[in-house]
Amino acid sequence: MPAQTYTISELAHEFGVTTRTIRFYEEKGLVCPMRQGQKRLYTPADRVRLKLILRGKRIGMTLQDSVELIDMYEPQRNSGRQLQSLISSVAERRATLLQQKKDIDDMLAGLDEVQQLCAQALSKRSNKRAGTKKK
Amino acid sequence: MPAQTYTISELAHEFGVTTRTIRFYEEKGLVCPMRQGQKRLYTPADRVRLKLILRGKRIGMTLQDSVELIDMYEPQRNSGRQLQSLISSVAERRATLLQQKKDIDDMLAGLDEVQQLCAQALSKRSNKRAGTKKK
DNA sequence: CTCTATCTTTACGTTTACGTCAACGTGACT
DNA sequence: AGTCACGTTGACGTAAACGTAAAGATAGAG
Repeated sequence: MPAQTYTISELAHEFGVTTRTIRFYEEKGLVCPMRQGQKRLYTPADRVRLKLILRGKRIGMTLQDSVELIDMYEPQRNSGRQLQSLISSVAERRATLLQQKKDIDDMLAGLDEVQQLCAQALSKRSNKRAGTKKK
Repeated sequence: MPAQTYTISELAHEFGVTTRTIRFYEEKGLVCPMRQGQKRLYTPADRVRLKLILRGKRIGMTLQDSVELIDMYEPQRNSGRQLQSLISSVAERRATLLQQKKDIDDMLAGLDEVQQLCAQALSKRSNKRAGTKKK
């Protein structure tokens, strides 16, 4: 038995999701916690899986996508897998991640511009209030 | 009338979505193309809006989120808006974008590791085939 | 004028990712 | 024994983002 375990509500609270969400992930086979009686007990490994799934969600991956990505890290499960297909999967994922990263950078640049405009509008306003003359 | 216009299927093809998707966006008020008779005609501005919406989708934003983000760039529409609320919206968006960027970087790092392992596995294999002795 | 391609509206269906009860079990207090 | 707090299993509901099929308008080619 693992030294540390978590209850479902502990994890739910830590990750800011509902217990329903975590049970739903179990229905979908994304995690399979131990049982103590009928209660679920999560190991640190389960916790990490959850964390990775939620990380995937944050950038818009489906739960299925997250699982596939996580499974790439598991050496033992990879034994049954074609090395070549794994390699190409990695390449694909990397490509979409890079695209996403570019999208994000573009958006951040856009936000910078908006912020500039806001700052200008604010300074003009305060100039008005203070009766300062603009250049 | 704008110099250049696009039909719905032109845009659908360019962006790799169906015409249904574009009409759905119109139902939701995300775009409102002109009409020539009853057929839709899209201006370059409409095209940009679509492009930005799809960019948002790629990083997991909802359509509503995309619209709100796009509206930040529109100076005229901002006239009716509270400057302070716009500023805080910008700050929020930036925060989640940075989080997403970090998530992506973490995943990319993970993929790098996987790729390393793959490369090792491959080289060992080719050593076997060639009868090369390993160090 | 017919045919074909491309558009239109209307409407119901589908997938994903949960929310929201309801009804019940279980251990710990008091 | 009663009553919380927390857990459990169904089962139905829902919002978002389209898919898909039906039925008709319209314009150009032959």
